Amino acid sequence: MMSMNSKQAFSMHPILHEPKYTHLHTSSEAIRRACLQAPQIQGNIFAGFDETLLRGAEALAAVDIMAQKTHPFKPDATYHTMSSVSCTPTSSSLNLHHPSVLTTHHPHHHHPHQPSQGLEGDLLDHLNPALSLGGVPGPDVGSTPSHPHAHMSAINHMAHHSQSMNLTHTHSLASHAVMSCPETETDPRELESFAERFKQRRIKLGVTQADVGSALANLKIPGVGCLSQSTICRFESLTLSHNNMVALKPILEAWLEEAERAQREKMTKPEIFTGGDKKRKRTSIAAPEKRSLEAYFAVQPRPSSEKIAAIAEKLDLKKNVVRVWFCNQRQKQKRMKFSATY
DNA sequence: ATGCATGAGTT
DNA sequence: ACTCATGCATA
Repeated sequence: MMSMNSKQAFSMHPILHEPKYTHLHTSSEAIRRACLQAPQIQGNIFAGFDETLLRGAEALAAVDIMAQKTHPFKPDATYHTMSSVSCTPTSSSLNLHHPSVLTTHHPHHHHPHQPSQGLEGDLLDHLNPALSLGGVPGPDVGSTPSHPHAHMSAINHMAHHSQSMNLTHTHSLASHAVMSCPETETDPRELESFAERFKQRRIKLGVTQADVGSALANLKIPGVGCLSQSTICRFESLTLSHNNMVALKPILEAWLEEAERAQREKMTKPEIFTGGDKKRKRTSIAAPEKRSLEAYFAVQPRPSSEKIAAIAEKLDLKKNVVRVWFCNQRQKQKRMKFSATY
């Protein structure tokens, strides 16, 4: 009995069936993306200095090891609440932070572009910020058994209604700008407070993140199946993309209300009360290699296939591992927890 | 809680 | 070959 419950992988979105939400996600994100995808010119120049760069980055990465002794941190952790930077569509934004998790770091954003200029000279400037991303492990919260879930990938792809404005094009927002969509549902502050309330109420119900995830299937919301503990956790800690948060909120909200309703029912009638393959191996990139990767990333977040191959060879990692690492790294930058999006 | 991975949908 | 939403495995 391995697959008791097959996954129905419908890829339709219950909430909204927007054929596509092109690439106008969050305005600022679009910008960042634009910056990242920047000119290919760099690629060429870059190619010329390949050796130099790789060495430089590695050397710097090495240097960083020493620097690290001064202030230890995990290379990867969450970027904490920072932000509250520039503009929000309607108003300025403020950020709360989670008292429970993570330590406070400063908001240093790394800006991924312009790698090609004064290579060796500027290298340090780029590397430092990137390498100082840090975080703190967290205590162990999770618990409870695991259930057999299947994965269904669907639910969202929605959120065509992000704030549709641009940081750079601030002029146009003067008059209209907002219009339709329930902006309250996409307001980062609203999302943040909801996430916090959600967690508290969930705990009050005595339910774990994993429980919530699997319970979602019982909601019978068309197209919505269960979610993993990971996803619930990320929702609560805001480590999902803005769009993802927006898509999940109504679902979790629905679950919450249902769960609380069910509990109230129990209280009123206490009588009913009585009662309730093959493993994937996770490759682990060693610290030194990771430092090098971070150094490379600081210089060029989107290395070409060739570059990736070169890096992979130097670090003695599989090319695919390196490629995925870069993808994940980019994705992290975009998560909510405010990589300057708000 | 988070690192590395997969898969669908895009570009 | 990339982005995004998610998940398994694990620290």
